[in-house]
Amino acid sequence: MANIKDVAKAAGVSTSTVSRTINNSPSISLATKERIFSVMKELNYSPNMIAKSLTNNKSYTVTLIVDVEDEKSYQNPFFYEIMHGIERHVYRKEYSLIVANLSSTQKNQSVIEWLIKGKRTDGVILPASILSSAMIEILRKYNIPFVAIGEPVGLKESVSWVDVDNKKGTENAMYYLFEKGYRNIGFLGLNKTQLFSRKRLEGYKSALSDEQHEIDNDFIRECMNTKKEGYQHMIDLLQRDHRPDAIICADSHIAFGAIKACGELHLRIPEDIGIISYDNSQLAEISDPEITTVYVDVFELGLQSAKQLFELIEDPQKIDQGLLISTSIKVRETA
Amino acid sequence: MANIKDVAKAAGVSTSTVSRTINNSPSISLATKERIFSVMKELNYSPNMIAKSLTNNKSYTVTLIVDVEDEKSYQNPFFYEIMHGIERHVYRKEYSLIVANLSSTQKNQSVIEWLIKGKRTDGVILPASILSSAMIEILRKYNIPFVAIGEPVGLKESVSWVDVDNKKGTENAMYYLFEKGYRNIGFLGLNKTQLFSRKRLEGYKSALSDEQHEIDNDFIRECMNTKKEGYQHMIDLLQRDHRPDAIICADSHIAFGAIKACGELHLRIPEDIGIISYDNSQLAEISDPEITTVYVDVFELGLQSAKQLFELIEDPQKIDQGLLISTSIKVRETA
DNA sequence: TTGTAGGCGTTATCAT
DNA sequence: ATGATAACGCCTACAA
Repeated sequence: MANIKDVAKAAGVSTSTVSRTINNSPSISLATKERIFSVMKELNYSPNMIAKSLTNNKSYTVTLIVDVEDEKSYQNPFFYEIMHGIERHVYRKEYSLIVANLSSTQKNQSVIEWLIKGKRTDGVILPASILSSAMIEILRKYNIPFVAIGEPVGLKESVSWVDVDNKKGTENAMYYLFEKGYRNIGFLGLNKTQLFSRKRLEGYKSALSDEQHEIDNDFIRECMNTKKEGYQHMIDLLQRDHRPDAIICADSHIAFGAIKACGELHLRIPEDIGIISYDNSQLAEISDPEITTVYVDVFELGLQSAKQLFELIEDPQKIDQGLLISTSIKVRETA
Repeated sequence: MANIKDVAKAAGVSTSTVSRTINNSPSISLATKERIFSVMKELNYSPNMIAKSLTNNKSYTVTLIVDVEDEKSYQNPFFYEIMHGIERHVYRKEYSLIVANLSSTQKNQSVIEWLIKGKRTDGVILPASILSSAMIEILRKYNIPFVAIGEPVGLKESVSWVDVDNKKGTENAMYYLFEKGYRNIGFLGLNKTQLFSRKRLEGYKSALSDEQHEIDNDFIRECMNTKKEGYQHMIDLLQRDHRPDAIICADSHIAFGAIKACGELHLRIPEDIGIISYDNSQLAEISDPEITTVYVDVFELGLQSAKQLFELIEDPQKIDQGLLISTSIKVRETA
């Protein structure tokens, strides 16, 4: 394959001139520039990124770390779309995207360290769940910019992150339900160990107090993201004297269980009971009735994380920031 | 960061000696070898892969091409796991994995060509659906080994590929149903334009003739992978005089529709009607009853594709081959 | 506006 | 068993 020397020779100029036209330096006459471009086309020349990397000390590569062991994590069903969003921005920047699993260890070090030390990556996007202080220390030590997907919690350091606005999302769901006439709304699926879940609960509570409703703690149920637990709690809730007329489910699996419970108790959806869950379109659309959800634009989430990363790469002085992606209500059949 | 020269200096040897110990050449005395290793540890040295790439003319990188526009493709729900399998093998080889979307074009060329010409990749894994002759021509022209996910169809060239053994999978599902006492089995979800679908039908037919059953063409239904169409065809099938007592669904969405139809006609599953679909565990497990499926080990699919790719990378003379991954029956509640 | 030359970090060849 | 040196393809002072 042709290299810069071949082009230079064929165009009758020096390699510097070719290099300059490639990187469109202003000080090249139009004539030579055009000649060089035509020669490049003729020889089917493309700059060798590896050589470029070596001189510029950049890899032109960005890494997305995934944590496959954590398959139950809330982000997982969205993962593919997040990656898609990241991918879009990364290739626009003419970088390429490396994907690596956290646990793909090489000789006792984390992949991240391996990639960094081998100069294979200029920046990292990684789930907040794995962003320990130790991890941050490594990243900082080698001066590698990074962005977390999800708001990190319990960290002394300030870092860049992107997350879904879970609080607002739930508030909006609540307002939507109020608007539709529902008055006694419950919250199913609290998981205190997860920030996003607590945020959703916050939104639930703040919407209630905004609307001057009292908070009935029995309407707030902690449960796992499973159909089974959703079903059990729903049955229990519906058999109370004072039963809810609408439910916000933290997850679509829970919503499936809730719908089943309603069916068994002969309650019509959405007439007797309204249900809104968080988005997993595949599940929401196959459900019968189809589930109305808080829609999360995960593609955008990925895209924004990549944008933030490049801002950091291009300006290392740039200060870290957090960004919340807003949600919308995707109306289907359950509310 | 320390480089090979620093190590050499600190160890009192030449860079060649250091290079040799890194690549464990046999002709290095144990003493120096040990000294060098300890110095490397001390200086926190790691070889710069970019420099290594430049000299060796290898990128130590492999690319997975995804076709995001083709979201409805049968492979898509599996994509994450395929990637996981690929990732595992790639990092074992101490390569890194680039992911790129087919349509991430750079200046009128495909990403693939862009990556190749920039010397960013040593091999490519890509869905058979995008493996056109033009694509192959490019890959061959630059001598880049590649492996298709899915058996390519209508290609003159012989290529390496890995696919699921759809025919055998369906045969096994049929034998399982026979064993359970089902006798009149239908096939829902044929899509003549897709090889995998035709293969599944082949398996259906071959199992029938093996067991000396006649093929009733009305038991074979062409339909889209949607709940709605699955429902309609199932209703229609069940209202015939001679109705099936079991159904193989080409997809879980179809199975959802079929289950709904059974419910409406008050047929019990699995007593009156048995159902087996192809695996999408998320859907299969959330269904009520849970769907018995043909389980496809997509992780293995990815792993094998990566293995094949590396065989090609390591031995360019290696001849192309096709590989079929076998399936198993995941018994749940519908059969 | 263009050319010359040295350097980026490694490996391979040829010596010793 | 080890060392010196050129080469990989590009970029960037510095010079002209």
